[in-house]
Amino acid sequence: MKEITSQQQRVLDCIQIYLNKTGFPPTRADICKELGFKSPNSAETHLRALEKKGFISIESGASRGISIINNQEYPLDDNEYPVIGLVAAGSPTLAEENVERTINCPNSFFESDFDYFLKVKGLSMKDAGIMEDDLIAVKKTTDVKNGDIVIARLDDEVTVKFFKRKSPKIVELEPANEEFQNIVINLEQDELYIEGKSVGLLRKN
Amino acid sequence: MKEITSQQQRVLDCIQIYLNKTGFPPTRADICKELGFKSPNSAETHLRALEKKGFISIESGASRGISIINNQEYPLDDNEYPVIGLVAAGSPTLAEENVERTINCPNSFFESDFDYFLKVKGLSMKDAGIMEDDLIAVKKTTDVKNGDIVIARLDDEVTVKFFKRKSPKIVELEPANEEFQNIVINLEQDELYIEGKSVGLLRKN
DNA sequence: TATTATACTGTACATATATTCAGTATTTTT
DNA sequence: AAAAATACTGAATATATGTACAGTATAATA
Repeated sequence: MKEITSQQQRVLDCIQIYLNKTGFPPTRADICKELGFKSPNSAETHLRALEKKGFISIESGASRGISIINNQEYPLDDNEYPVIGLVAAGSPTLAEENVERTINCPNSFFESDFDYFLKVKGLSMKDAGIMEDDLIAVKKTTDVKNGDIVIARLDDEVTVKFFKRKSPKIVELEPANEEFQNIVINLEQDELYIEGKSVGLLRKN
Repeated sequence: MKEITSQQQRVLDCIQIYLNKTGFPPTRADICKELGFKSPNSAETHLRALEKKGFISIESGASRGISIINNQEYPLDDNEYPVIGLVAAGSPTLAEENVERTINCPNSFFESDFDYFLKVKGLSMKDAGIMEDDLIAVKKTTDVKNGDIVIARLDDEVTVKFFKRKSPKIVELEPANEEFQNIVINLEQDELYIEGKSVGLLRKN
């Protein structure tokens, strides 16, 4: 993070104050009005400087498309856990575009610590009491035991299943719904990536 | 605060998710894109309805001038919520002897506020994803609708079931497990006391 | 010393956006 | 049975807004 000038700080403060007051970011004209500039380009150049230095991001073309970048060591507050949608193709990473929202939750809420909430799609685990749109508290780990509910990635497909090791080379992913089939994986042929395991569940209704 | 319709809820959620993702509110067109509407006026009318009902405010003429109104009197505070065991005989009161322990949890953790956690015994609601030892977040109220999951007391027996009003005098308590029978209650003969309803669920594993 | 960054004014314009009007249809309320 | 609310499509438009271009001036940097 480069150094900020006093004028740029004023502009940054102005954005934050405007956000707190209205709930949405200011336009160039709003900033000019607040800080006494007479040309929208004054605000524009400051915004570009702030963007270049990493204090804000600007969505090109969008009106009021300014957002202040939370510049902390750890992007997610101790107690703010991201909720990630279970997308059929692609991994549930913590990339911004996958984070639907965050939930404030004590760190020690479940037996084990955890990393994020995964929003469940489908009913393949319904007999284990995991329903559509439930939020699974996921601990990122590859250390899983037989019977654990794991979040696994197979060919870019992410799935939640019981983990069963049949032999050193054979793993079965077992659903909890008789309408679904076991997935048998030969580790020598297929690639299996364990994202993590379930340490809890949250449902809002 | 008036009642919100399901579509209006979708629009409200859409605004919140967009805000979390981008840092600024959506345009009418953004909402249409997210929810599949084909006319910006679809978003407009929903926004006006949400404004009229007090869920959002709209700054006239301003682009993206939407802000979600924090309609909660009480601050976002943590609280120690008691965990109460579901004892076969006797009511789940907040009497000390029934409190197994407490759980620290933000007040606004579930959609609605709630009063205590109820620890579930048995599998009568398993097809609704409620398993043994799950913790149901219970809001104490007698205002329950058809389809709500209610905590009901019948002859000193406490049970968790779906609530179905069949007629002004007949209520059915419906399990979510084919091995269990519906409980039919004639309100003129039997006494039914509704302790509250489920507003969420918590599982630790 | 030349270059770059900072810090502005002022004008102009394409387009992003809110908003109105005209319809259609269904459901809910009065 | 009439009125109001809900839930949309589709087109049109005034204006709100981002952004580029043309300048001026000073301070910091290479």
